[in-house]
Amino acid sequence: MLFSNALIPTLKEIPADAEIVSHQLMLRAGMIRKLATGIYSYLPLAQRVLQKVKTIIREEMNRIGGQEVTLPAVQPSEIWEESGRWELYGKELLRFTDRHNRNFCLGPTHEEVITDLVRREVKSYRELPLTLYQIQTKFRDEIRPRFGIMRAREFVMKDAYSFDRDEAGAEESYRKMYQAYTRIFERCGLEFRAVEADTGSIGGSFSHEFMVLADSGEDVIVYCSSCGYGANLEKAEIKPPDAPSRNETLKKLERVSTPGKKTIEEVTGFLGVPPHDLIKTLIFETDQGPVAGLVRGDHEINEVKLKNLLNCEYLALADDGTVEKVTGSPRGFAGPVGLRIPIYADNSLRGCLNMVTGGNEQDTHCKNVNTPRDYTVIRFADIRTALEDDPCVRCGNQLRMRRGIEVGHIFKLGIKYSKSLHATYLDRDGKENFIVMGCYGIGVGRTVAAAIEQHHDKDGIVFPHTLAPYHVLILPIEINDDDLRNVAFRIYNQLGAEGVEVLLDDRDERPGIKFKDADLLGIPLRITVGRRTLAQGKVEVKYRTSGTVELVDCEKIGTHIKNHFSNC
RNA sequence: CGGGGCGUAGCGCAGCCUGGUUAGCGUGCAUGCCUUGGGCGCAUGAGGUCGGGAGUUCAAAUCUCCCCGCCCCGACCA
Repeated sequence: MLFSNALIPTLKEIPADAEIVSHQLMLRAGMIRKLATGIYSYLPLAQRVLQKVKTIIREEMNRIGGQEVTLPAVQPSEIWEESGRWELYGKELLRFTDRHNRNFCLGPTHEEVITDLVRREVKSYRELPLTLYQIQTKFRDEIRPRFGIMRAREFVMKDAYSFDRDEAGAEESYRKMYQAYTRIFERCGLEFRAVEADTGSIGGSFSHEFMVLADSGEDVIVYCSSCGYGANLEKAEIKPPDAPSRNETLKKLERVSTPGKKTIEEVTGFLGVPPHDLIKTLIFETDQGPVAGLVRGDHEINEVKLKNLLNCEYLALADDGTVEKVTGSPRGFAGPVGLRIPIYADNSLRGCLNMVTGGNEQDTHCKNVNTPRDYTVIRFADIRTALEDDPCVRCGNQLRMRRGIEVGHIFKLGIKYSKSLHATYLDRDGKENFIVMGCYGIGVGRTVAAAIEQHHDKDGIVFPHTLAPYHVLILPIEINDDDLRNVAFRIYNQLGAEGVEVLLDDRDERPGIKFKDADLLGIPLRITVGRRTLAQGKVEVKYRTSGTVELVDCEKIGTHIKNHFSNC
């Protein structure tokens, strides 16, 4: 490709509304342009990079027996009503009607469609297992899209679905997919971790997220400093502390006046006690009625853990009215003593003595609160959010935290959708069984953005060679100099004939501009053709990753490049 | 949905508070000269519904109201 013919509109300045570096660089490198909030055009350079990722994905999906399909982006409401998600999904599902006033949506995901397809076409155990995948544009009407294509409303996703006869088969499919994902992200040159995750609204029994490590990541991942345990923050389990020795005496319960002191900070400051001697009492509304969650003052409650513990469908912090009704006091003074709703307490509170709690009365707290003397806990469990240095649930060593970008997520779904949509097969004995499913997603655009987050420097993008839009950029210093021009084109044609993807910067621009753009675009190899080196019959090869420069004989450049790539 | 901010040339911004020449600067773009190993220099030029509408006023980019779009924070969420 000749640069003069290519649409690569680079920008010198950083667009004002780009927050994170991958967004800035993709705009500056002329890869993407915004059409509306969360909706982007992919220009030729981005298209080529996306294509590289898609090719890697296809190869790895095919390797584990996946078959590619394309499912409709526009989906009728009927199948969503069948699965129950037409009601459940909320505003993120973009709905509209056709000319006949029938309801449709833009597909945010394709469980319904694929399950509908399979239930119609697959009838026998002989046809299972089956894995289907597609690479397709999805639409989720996110409340707050941001960071360019990192969290867009319209985005390209690879989604795969596995169909098995039984749990064991589904677990095998899951395992194969896990390995395929590992290979995919390794091939993309990414530093990542697979962590355990909550299954959320997709449902199912277990799940892993593939997280690219990056400080700009929106998610926090927790991993063990010594064993292989890793999970996302909402899932990360904490080893229960050993039973504490009760050598302290139980003091007498005491009510104290704490006018206007609601927060942990205010109360600790006022009473002169450390936060870990306080109990935070949080009132939640659930579909099982109101419940209280207790954590230590220096801990945060984890709603996902509490929700899973209660096994409820709905759980949210109670509003002021409910808090008042349940505790008899305004928000900020709730405590377990005298509460008439179920109380769940975090493991860290087991055996804690003489604690400070809210008094269930305005401007009042209790001191020297002890269980079971003063209140009853239904159950102690792990319901708080993990902190750095907490003990690992598996081995007890310290947990560490890092930020990550979720680029892939795999779920073992079980029969959630096959049940609601009635996808069954007949086994050997002619008996009807539900097909056991799994679903597996990769954000293709997000993978590219994550790669840039991880691979850039002050001058621009530093593409891993597997994702680079071109392998080589040829940069003649002066395009109007016939000697330079001829050598540049000779190398260009030679490499092109050998299957190397080459971009030749034939623009009549000053060298500085071309060098800056070359760095910005992040193409792994740059061949500079200048008068100075050409006088010795040489051209300069610069490696974008290391910045290393070497002079290579004009005649040997083809072999040189080929050798370089065979080592990659 | 709540809070905050922004909207002036392709991009980055000033002007607005305190209304009053032909709306300005940098960059980019076009043309010419010059220069040619890291966003060079000089000159000339094109490019604007000042987000939209209504109002106040002799007069509105500037003041008021409404609407739209965008960004940030929060809540929400695959």
